Amino acid sequence: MMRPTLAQNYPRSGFPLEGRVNQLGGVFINGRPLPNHIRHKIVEMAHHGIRPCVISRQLRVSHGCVSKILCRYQETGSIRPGAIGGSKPKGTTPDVEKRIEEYKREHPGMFSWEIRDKLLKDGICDRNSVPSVSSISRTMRSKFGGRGDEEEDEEELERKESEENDRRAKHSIEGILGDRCE
DNA sequence: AGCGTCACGGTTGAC
DNA sequence: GGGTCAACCGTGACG
Repeated sequence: MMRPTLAQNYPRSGFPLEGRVNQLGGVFINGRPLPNHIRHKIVEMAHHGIRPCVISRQLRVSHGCVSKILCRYQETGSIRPGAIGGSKPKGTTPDVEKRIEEYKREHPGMFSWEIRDKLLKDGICDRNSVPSVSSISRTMRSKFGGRGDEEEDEEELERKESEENDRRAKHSIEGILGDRCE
């Protein structure tokens, strides 16, 4: 009762995490996003015209955080935290990867260095951003290597993309809550 | 008093 | 399997 059920908010951790207490007396976990219900509450209260400073005090969340979440909600329509962790694809962005897939599909015999050349020629990348030959071949290995179902991969990618866009277009709390429990 | 912004210490996860 | 590193997190402080 002193602490919210943190394990419930962070089911992936598998064990109850220790929360820390901020100046307002609110519980937070350093480095981790605020629980979804708090984020939702912030947006909901703002919707009702409640001022950020009041939200901050009432929910015991720093005003910097309230400001950030509200700001992001206005921009993206989403209350969800950004993707934490992971690293950028080294050398190849998803966009470039897609191009590589296209090239490869059109010309299955194409070499990595040829693809690299074409990326430059087509203006997909400039000399600074173009991935290395080894990076391209790694991408191809991971995309085409061993499995012949790359079209399914792409299909799924596009499906996810359109789902995401759809979700953003709604800009409604209900839409967000709908997929909250993943 | 309220708000925007940023440095900080922290976590995460693809590479 | 473990290390690296760049993304994100919320707090707290400053203007």
